Amino acid sequence: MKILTREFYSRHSWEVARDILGKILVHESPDGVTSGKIVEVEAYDGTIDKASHAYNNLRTNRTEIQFGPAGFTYIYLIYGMHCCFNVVADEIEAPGAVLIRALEPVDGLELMCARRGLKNLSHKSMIELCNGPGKLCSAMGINTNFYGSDLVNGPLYIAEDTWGQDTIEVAATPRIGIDHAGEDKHLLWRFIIANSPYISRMKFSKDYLSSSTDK
DNA sequence: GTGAAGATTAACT
DNA sequence: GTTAATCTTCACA
Repeated sequence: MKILTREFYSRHSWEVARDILGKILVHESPDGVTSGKIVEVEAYDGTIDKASHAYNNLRTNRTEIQFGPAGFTYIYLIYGMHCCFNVVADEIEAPGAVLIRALEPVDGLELMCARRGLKNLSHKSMIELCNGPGKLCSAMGINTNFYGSDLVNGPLYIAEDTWGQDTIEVAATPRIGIDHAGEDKHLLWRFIIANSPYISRMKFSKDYLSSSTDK
């Protein structure tokens, strides 16, 4: 396992989003280690993207971290009850972020279940453990206290599995839950591993299938 | 200071 | 398919 470098994150958010598919998100917490393969992400670019919290370079207390160096976490509370976990992308002064929307659980399944308040680990519950941005934060033990933590040096990090190099089929689709973003809601900035059962929304047009890429 | 909306989820009908 | 839960953030006064 090789931890992703600052350079990996210091690119346009949609490049980081596309390339982060198939990587492993790891949290080494006092309660134990949990990890999962990233199977669904979305890119946000504050300079041009109406769906971004930092649209029009809007610099507030909340978005401040996006204007710093890449590879740090951007985390916020949504609907008063769920956390969303993002990775800061792009260069300093260029606000970009990648929302991690779903994981395929890899390690620490029992701990994930406990954090999610699930009793038994059926096949169904395994799929539903991390198939949504709020769910994966809960399962991984991520909360707003992790805002601004460094993914290059920390108990929370993303690594590349240097072992088996599977080929993954990537699809680029419109993003979820951003109808307020005007014409930018049509941008194909949601990237998924097309044949994964662990993504949050299974339905997507075959038109969105792009070429297979190496992990 | 006030108010409206939200990158969601689970539990309903 | 519809709706409640729940509270931070941001725009505006």
